Amino acid sequence: MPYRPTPRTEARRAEVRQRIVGAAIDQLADGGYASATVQAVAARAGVATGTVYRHFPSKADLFAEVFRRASGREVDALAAAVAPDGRPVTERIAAGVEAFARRALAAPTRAYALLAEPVDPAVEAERLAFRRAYRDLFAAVLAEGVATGEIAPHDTDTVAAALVGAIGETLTGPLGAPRRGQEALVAGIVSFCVNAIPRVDARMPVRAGGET
Amino acid sequence: MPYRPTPRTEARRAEVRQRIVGAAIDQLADGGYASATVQAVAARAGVATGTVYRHFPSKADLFAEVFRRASGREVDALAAAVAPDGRPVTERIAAGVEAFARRALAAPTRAYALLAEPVDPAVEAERLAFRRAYRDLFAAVLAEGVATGEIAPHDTDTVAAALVGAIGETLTGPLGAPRRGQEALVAGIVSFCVNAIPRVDARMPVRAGGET
DNA sequence: CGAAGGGGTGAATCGTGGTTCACTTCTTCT
DNA sequence: AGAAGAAGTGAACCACGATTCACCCCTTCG
Repeated sequence: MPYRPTPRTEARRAEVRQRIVGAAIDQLADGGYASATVQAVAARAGVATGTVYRHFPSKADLFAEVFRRASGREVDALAAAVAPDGRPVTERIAAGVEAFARRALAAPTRAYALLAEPVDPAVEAERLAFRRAYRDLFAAVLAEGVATGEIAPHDTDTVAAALVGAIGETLTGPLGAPRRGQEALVAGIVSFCVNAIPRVDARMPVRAGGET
Repeated sequence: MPYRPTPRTEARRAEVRQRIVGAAIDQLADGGYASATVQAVAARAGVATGTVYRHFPSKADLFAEVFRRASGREVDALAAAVAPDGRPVTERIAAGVEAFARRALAAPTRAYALLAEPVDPAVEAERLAFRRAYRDLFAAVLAEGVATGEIAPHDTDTVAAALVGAIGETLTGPLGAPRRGQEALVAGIVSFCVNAIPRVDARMPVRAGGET
């Protein structure tokens, strides 16, 4: 039994894997998914194309992990922004929305890739998961607010999804091109979202359905 | 000068062109953009693949027109739903949102293709135009409401975009798969949107920016 | 009728980029 | 040292689907 991977070798291997994922993330941030060929990623990581396939069964698998990683960061950031710490839920959601928007505007290409750029169908699933995670975070805060009576009862999942969509849409327009009036845009998005949260006094014209 | 196209021949030609576009739209509705190869469209239209290229310089051009056409119908439907006819603007917007949602749920695959499916970058521009058209319709109604004092002043473009995003997001989740509680979903979306419209009495925490 | 084109055809071509694999290089362990 | 096997290499391969083009048929009009 002449050769068996040692911790040292395994670490080296893991390091290469990381480098590939990192290169892919950078490539995404730089030129979007369209530019992220296996060749480009490999070159960027300083390895041969074949090496990529030593670490990932396919391009789709690589990018599934890339999306998972990149969006994980975003989700964490949002989670931190809305974390319960005594603030009223409305304020926490406002902070979350603002964090979401600012991060996206700070890295437009990546945000576009994460939110809206055409990708491989297999990768699309990861994007879905990402949006769902966002929605769930908002939904949890909303549910909390309903429970404490801070806001009116409503279908928290739908509202949370709508918030995510609203933010995404208002962002993906500006993302590709201008960068004008960012502050105003952020303020607009935040006030829209805050305003959209059902107030306890609001008389919503509900006609069917309701709680989740 | 032995041969020159006559109206009769031109009509025949135009008819073939229509058939191709129609076939492409149907293909989109059936299997989404992913299934819409030039071969498939040609076969469906009952012409040879080469014929497609007699009428369109490229696949992208064909589908640009297809998207324009298909989304044109949607936009028209929305325009009709929000048309000024004495109803309060809030009600008109509610009708528009409902029409949007119902149409999408009635033809899920087409709606997904129009709203969110990964497509050729060249076609993506058409989708953008589509969303913008939607946004503009909502924005116009909102502006009208602001003018008449029915609703509070706000950044109508951002709010309109947010509405479109909210509807799209809440819809594209359910689109691919289930069809459960459609009525509840529609009701949820509508009430979210109605609720999100700035009321005259609302004290929005605006911090910057404002009117368009 | 027959020449002059235009429209239609569909098999072959081509470009792109993901994936493979025979080979080289590096580690480990006796 | 040298055998056994893992990791890395990158040029070649391949699948897929858009696009082309040499050829056929049909319409128009002298």
